[in-house]
This record gives sequence, structure tokens and C-alpha cells, in this order.
Amino acid sequence: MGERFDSYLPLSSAALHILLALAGEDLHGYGIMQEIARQSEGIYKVGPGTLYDNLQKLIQGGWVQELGPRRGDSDPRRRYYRLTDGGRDVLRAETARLTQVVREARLRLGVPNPRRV
Amino acid sequence: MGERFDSYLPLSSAALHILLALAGEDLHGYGIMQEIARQSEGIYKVGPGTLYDNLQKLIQGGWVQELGPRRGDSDPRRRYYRLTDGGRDVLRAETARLTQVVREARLRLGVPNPRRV
DNA sequence: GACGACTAGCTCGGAAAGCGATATATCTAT
DNA sequence: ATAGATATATCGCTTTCCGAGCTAGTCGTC
Repeated sequence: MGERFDSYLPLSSAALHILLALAGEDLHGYGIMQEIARQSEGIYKVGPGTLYDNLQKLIQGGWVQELGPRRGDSDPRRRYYRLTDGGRDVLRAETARLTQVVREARLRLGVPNPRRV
Repeated sequence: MGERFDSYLPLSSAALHILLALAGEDLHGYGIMQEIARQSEGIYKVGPGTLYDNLQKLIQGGWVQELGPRRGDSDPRRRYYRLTDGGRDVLRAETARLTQVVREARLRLGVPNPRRV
């Protein structure tokens, strides 16, 4: 059960997209911004204010780990961040919640749900 | 294309759930709060502050229409609200966006997507 | 090597949103 | 008659959002 994480939900859009960006691979701050814009095809963007506010909170909550600069990276300014196991659990819980929301919305809007094979 | 509504996205959790509650039937304020709690199985609740703040903005934006009291209702205090066609469009756009988010999350988390038949 | 564009990190403060406490009143059931 | 749930609404504190602005390093090109 993912019930332990329910008290942290719902995630803000910013927090959700940051976790989602980091779910694929470790990224540095600027890279997170780009990845979020890419994933949403430019619809949703986070600026530096939102990013670093959220990043700080995510780190304090133990959902994201700060890795710092990578040795031998092409740009030594880059400070990388990694999703923790706990962060992955929260993202999983939020995804489950959103799945329910989407299902409910489809029901009420008259759009059919995809059926499982 | 649902692109006309993209500029309003993402919806806040509160706005999304209010629209979603009203997508089923006309409801009064208190009923909206209950319906939101019911739909999320108590995980997510909106208090009166969040509700009326959002309701006001949704009405101003033309997404929700205020109907006022119903003649012959069991409780004349109740003031009903209705989702407009525009509100339905926004809800549809947000649902589409969230569907993409969920798909992306499933991909990255290693949870399989439901396949279309 | 100078220039511009992009990359990269970060802070600041105003604006917006969240949200519970509180107030008021009504309804319903015991 | 009393209690507890229903119902609307406001107030103000806190949190969050979010872009403008700052500094500086990198990369390509002229």
C-alpha cells in the first residue's frame, strides 16, 4: 500500500514535474528546467524561483538528494540532483492518485477509458 | 485542437477538483466539498477558504455559473453552481495534459501502461 | 581574442494561492 | 431543547509561485 505517502499529496505542479524530470536520470538545475519544458512540449515551465524553492523543500523532505558537481563534467558549474527511493515512492503514489482523477474525469466527461487487454 | 486552453494549465489541485465535482451534476458549495472528499476517499479536502476563493475565480473566468438557490429545495440556504461549456473544455484539456503526465511517469517508474484494445 | 548567445546558478520581493479559525445561521434527529 | 451536522462566507496568516535581475562560465564564430 502506498497509503503512507498520501499525507504528502497532492503534489504541486512544480514538485510533481521536478520529481518526474529526475525520475529518468540525474540532472542539474538548468537541465531540470529544460526537461520539464520538453516533457510538456513547452506548455509548462518552471522558472528559477519555483525550481530552487521546490528543490530545497524536496531535499529537506528526503525525496531528492544533492550530488553536487560531477568530476570530469564538461561544465563544472553544474550541480546534479538525484531522486531518492522515497521520492520515487511519492511520485508513484501521486501517479496512482492522478490516474484515479483522470479516470473520474473521463467518466464524467463522457470520454472512454482505455481498456486493459 | 485543445490548444486554446493550454494557457490556463496546469490547473491548481483545488480548481481541478472543483470542476471535476461539478462535472457530474450541479452542486452547492458544501456539496462540492463533500464530493471532493468522496472522490478522493478523504485524501484531499478543500476548506471554505480555498473553495470560495477558487469558486469566485472560476465564475469570473466563465468556467462556472452561479445558479443561486433552487426553488423547492429542502434547504433554501443552498446556492448551486454549474459547470459551463467552457469549464468543461478546460477540464477536458487538463485531463488530456494529466494523461500525458501519468504516461510519462509510468514510463519512467517502470509501471506498464494500459494498452488500448 | 572579442563578441554574442546560450548555459548555469542563485536571490529577491511582490503577487497569488492555500487554508484553517471563526462567525453566523439553519436544519434534523433525538 | 439540545446537539450535531449542514451551509455560507470572511478574515488574515502562511506558503507558494514566479519572473526580474545578477553573476559568471562555455561555446561557436568572426
